[in-house]
Amino acid sequence: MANCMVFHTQIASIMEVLANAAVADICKLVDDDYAVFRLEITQSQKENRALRRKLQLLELKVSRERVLASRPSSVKILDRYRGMARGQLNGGNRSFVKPAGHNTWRDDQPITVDEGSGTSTQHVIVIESADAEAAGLGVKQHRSEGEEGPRQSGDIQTGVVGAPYEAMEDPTTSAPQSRTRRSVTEVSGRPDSVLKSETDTKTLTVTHRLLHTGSDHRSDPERLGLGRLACPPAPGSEYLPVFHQSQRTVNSRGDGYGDALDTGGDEPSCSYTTEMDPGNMPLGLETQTDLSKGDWNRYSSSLYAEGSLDKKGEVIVVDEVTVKVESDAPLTWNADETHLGEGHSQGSTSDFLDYRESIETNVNVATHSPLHVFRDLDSVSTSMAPSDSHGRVLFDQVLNSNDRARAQSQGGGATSGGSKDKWFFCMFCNKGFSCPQKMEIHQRVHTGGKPFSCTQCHMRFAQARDLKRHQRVHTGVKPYSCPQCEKRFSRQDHLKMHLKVHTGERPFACTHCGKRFSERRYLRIHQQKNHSTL
DNA sequence: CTGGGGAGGGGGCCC
DNA sequence: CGGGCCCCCTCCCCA
Repeated sequence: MANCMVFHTQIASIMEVLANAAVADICKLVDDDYAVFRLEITQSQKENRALRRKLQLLELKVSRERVLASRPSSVKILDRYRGMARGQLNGGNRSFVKPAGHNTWRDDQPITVDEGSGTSTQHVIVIESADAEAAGLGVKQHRSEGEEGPRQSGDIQTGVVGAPYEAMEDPTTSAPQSRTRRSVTEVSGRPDSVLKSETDTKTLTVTHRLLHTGSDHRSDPERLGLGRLACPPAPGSEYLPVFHQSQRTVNSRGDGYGDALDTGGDEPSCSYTTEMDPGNMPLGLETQTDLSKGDWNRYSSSLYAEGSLDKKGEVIVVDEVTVKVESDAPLTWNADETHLGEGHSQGSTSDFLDYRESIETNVNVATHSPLHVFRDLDSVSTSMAPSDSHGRVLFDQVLNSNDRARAQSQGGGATSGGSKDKWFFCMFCNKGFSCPQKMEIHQRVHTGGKPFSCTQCHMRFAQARDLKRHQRVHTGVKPYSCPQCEKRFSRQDHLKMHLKVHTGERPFACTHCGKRFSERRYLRIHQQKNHSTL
């Protein structure tokens, strides 16, 4: 009996030792993996910080250069512009309001976007509920321009088909967010939030909008890890902080295998307990939202104020801007082309475009806004969505192109030539333009902004002319006819190409085999296929 | 059937 | 706003 007891005791002790060993092994494995993970995170953070610093330095340099070039009228213009922007918001026909709760915004920041960027959903609700009421006049006024009848709920119920956002919406959006987000939809009444016919889908739409504005990722936690695929983050915001913050919810024991809960998000150490507290997850995400907001503000500040006069110089343009903006009705095309939004929710689309145009007209202000940038990206991604990492690409463009463009600029190649002393520079590539509208249009190349939408399909275009040209696809208008044959073409350049069929002109010769082609594209294809090694 | 070339058509973008 | 160019995709023809 005694032997039996001793045997059992020994077995128990052995079991304990084995268990401890197993636990230790597991801990070691987890720790190793975690160390790798942390290392990667740290590296990414360092890279991000470095990129941010680089961006700020570049912007600082650029702004200084510009301020030196255009300092005399700068402050005045800024003030004038600011006043104008306020007028648009408060008394004008804009339905876009500055978030009241966005207390990080400053008066000297001309951005007046309520896209919810950098705010949590709750913030958006409060903001839009309050400010939309205050700006209700503007909403009604604008609606009366092109539409009749109540728009918000009406448009929601009409369920406009084919809105570019529909295809992108995530049907898995959680229900608990519905109520609040619905309120956002109904209050804000923007087109990108009023595209669906059902209540639940309304929330999805708003969720989509929020996702694309980089403000709220909670509805789709999967995006947190792969957010770049569908939701370009704010410039300067990362998903890494999400991970860190989420780690707070993990029962950690620290490097010393202690039992203390790791509350310092920067030091998520050995996590023996791999289970994540779902209830805490939103905390991490919420925090991420805040971080995102912080990054947004940081980025924004780097472009605008940050308490630096030189930074303000970045916003400052020249008198031409103000004159242009004030004299040219920025909504002309929109007012005239309200029908462009017929395929969508008209009133809201109109508002949306209206707003877009209004701020885009205010060059060097809204066009410099990361909010603006990513809202434009939003619209693009919903319609054609060509780039899953567009945000990153864009951000990289910001970082890289400035060097390149500055080199051009310093070499005299940054502008299109000419001797004008007032130029408007693209914030992405530093290319100079003689008038703000041109720069504005050009910047859509970088931002992906496509404010012109087709009523027949859902193509969107950066330029009104492109839309006009595209609409011939639907109308079948072919005004250009070949004098040699009966072929007709919708475009002159196509006719020109076609004429080579008759003339036999083959100006493009392969340098390798001498074969000649009528168009460069054939030569290129030929060379790729037959001389690809060259 | 396959691959190369020709042609049409559309979007992007600059001038 | 139009002209123009580039690029791409697609279809067709033919060797």
